[in-house]
Amino acid sequence: MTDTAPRQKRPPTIHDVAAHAGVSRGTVSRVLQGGHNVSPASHQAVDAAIRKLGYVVNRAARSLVTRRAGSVAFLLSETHERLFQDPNLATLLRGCTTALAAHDIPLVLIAAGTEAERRRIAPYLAAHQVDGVLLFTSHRGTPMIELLQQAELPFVCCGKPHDQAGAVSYVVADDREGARTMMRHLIDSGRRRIATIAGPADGPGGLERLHGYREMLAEHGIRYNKSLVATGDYSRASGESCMRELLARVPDLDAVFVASDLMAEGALSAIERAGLSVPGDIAVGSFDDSPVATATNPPLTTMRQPWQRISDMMVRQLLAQIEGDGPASVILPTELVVRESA
Amino acid sequence: MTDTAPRQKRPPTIHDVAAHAGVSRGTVSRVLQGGHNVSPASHQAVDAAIRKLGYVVNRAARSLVTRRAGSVAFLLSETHERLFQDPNLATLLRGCTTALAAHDIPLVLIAAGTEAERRRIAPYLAAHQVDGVLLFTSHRGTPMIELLQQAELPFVCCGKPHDQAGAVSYVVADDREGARTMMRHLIDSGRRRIATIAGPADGPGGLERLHGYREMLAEHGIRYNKSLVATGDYSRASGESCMRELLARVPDLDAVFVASDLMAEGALSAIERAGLSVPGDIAVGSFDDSPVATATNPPLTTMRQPWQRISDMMVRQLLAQIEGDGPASVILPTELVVRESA
DNA sequence: CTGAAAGCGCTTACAG
DNA sequence: CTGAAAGCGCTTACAG
Repeated sequence: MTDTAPRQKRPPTIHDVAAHAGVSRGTVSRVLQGGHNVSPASHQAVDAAIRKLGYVVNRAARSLVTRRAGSVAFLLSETHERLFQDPNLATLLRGCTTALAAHDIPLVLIAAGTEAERRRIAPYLAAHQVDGVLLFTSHRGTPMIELLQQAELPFVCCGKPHDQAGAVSYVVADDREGARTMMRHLIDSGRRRIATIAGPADGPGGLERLHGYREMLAEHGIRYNKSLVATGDYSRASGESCMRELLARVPDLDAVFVASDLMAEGALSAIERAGLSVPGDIAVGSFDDSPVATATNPPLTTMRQPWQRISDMMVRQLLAQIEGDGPASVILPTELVVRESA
Repeated sequence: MTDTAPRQKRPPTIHDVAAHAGVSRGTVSRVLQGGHNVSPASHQAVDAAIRKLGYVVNRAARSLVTRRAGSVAFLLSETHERLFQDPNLATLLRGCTTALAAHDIPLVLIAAGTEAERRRIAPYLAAHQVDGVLLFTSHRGTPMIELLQQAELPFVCCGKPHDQAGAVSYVVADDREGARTMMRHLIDSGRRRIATIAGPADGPGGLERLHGYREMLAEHGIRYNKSLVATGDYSRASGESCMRELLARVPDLDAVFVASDLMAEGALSAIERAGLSVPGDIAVGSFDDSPVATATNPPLTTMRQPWQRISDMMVRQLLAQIEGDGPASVILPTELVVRESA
């Protein structure tokens, strides 16, 4: 067992490539930067040398001179429970990793769920150890935002942050329009006593989806009834208890618009337990089109969130800001996916 | 809008700290490395200067000379579906991030779910852009392992990899002993026609938990009955269908050992749908003690996986290997958590 | 289009 | 215990 074993065969450097290609190191570097101001012949020679030697740029060396970390952070400003429950977060994480990989930019995961963690990462961020930050917003997101602004670090939120001073970049699905679309679908199929299980008001999409619900009711001359509204926390369990509550309050409701698939799964259970059928007695429309949507019985009619596009846009916006662009907000449409529950 | 805005106020360097403290840069560096061979007076002066200036080490510069990336990768060698479904993966990811943060080591997330992705990251890994890798193993893990071995990059697996040539570091929960404990609990409470819903044979813990099930049956003189065994894929839906199948085959079974909480949640639905009660008619014991375990009705009696310890040990093993240690395997005990389902 | 050279911010023998 | 100095592997004006 050789301890502290030194790596013998040092990886090739730009110097080796230059020697192999018969050019200067400057020229190799220029090829690495995109090949501007390089003759085709030199370009080819360098490319060949790179391939031959299996050269990979040393990021630390590059980073030192460019003053760019060359990486981007994904801030987990969520508690563990939330992290576990939210299938969308996993999807987003995956999507961002992939989108960044296309630009050859590593994604650094940073935990910022507790106050202690936030204190710890503040200097890291302030020192620009990453070039930018992807932020999964929530009610807990706000303290992070201030920190990032002070650090003058580019960032983009997933979801619109609340009570935010100044212009902040974010990417969201069109929650209100999505809610309206689902409500239209429910109303068009003849439902009139439509309940809703909303998400927390300070959470992503919570208020907007509720607004969409109320707007559509109003536009169809259906009176808004407070008893038909319950608020969950996006968990399956909360969906189930909310549904039970709604059923107790308004036994003859004929539809429910649920703000997430996970809660809808819970609602389905409560409805079944009450001896009612879906969609026969009650139509269930939900939001997300996460993998659970097809695992339930019956499969869920739901609004598809464009997660792929959301990740892509978040990454694109962030990279643009790193290049000097100002903040921007992007709103992406959702899509009605009709299955069997409504 | 200043584009490509240069950061004006450059962050302080070791040079500034040295000037402030009235010592040489070498001495500052020594303090940064732990303060060996530094007089208490110098040490204090440097500490004060660091605090005063808000100095944070430039990792790129350090990395360039130490020839260490200073970061560690978490390889997501999973498909998206799997990633979404597995609450344990999120827990593990969180745990590893936190454990590494204590050592001031950033965790880089790398997607290696597809063949294309694996091809892409191979040079990155071979060039040692990270110092080591945390690997969430599965049947798909094997190609990654070979790649890592060729790159001579330290790595540790979560779960014991299958068909692996050579010594490989891994950390696992004691799946077999955990299964035995749960089975003992079921048998001690008088159950005799005990079914099981196993995980995939090539997945983490799949076979081991099934072995534990069979062993315990044998040790209590209960005959093994193939009809009492079903194999799911760790998803809620598969748990439900497996349970339905088992009930159809052996209507009078009086207990079921399910290899994950998520599948147990599905099993619970199937049992309820069959008009049977838990634990009255059928006792349900599961595995994980993930957040779902307390969200079901009734709450699950389950084997707690020591995720916190698993993450900690994975990180510890990896850091030791980076320092030159040889590979090692760690097996951690699970713990029976009795709730209401058994 | 190209090369020579300076410099990014650290660490680490080497002398003392 | 400490300082001066070399060097890690790149990029980027600067001349030509």
